[in-house]
Amino acid sequence: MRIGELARRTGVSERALRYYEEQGLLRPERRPSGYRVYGEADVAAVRRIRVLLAAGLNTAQINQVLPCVVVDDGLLVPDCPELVDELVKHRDRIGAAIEELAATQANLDTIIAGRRH
DNA sequence: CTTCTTACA
DNA sequence: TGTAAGTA
Repeated sequence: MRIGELARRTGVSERALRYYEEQGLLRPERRPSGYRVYGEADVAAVRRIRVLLAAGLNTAQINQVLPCVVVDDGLLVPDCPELVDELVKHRDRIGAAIEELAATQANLDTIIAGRRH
């Protein structure tokens, strides 16, 4: 199938699909016309990419994770031990970011509480 | 009509 | 990311 059909079937824009390829997430074949040709497997791949993107991973991280993940009953399951390691690190980074934002919010609260009525 | 690349908001 | 432009 060509990019238009993949876009319709996944709900992902053609723009994003080309971007995923640029990031090495997808490797569609090329027809002599230059048109990209995707396989049935790419439909599933795009869905996996979306799930990982929603989990906050960037394309570089997804590149490492994608080959080590499998779909089971619509649930994404880690398949390699080193992957779980990466995910835990990512989770910790998110935790750190949350703490920093909380601190920033506390500072804002202090300023707001001090306003004149 | 569909896709492609490049470039800009 | 969306979109416009000029093609194939």
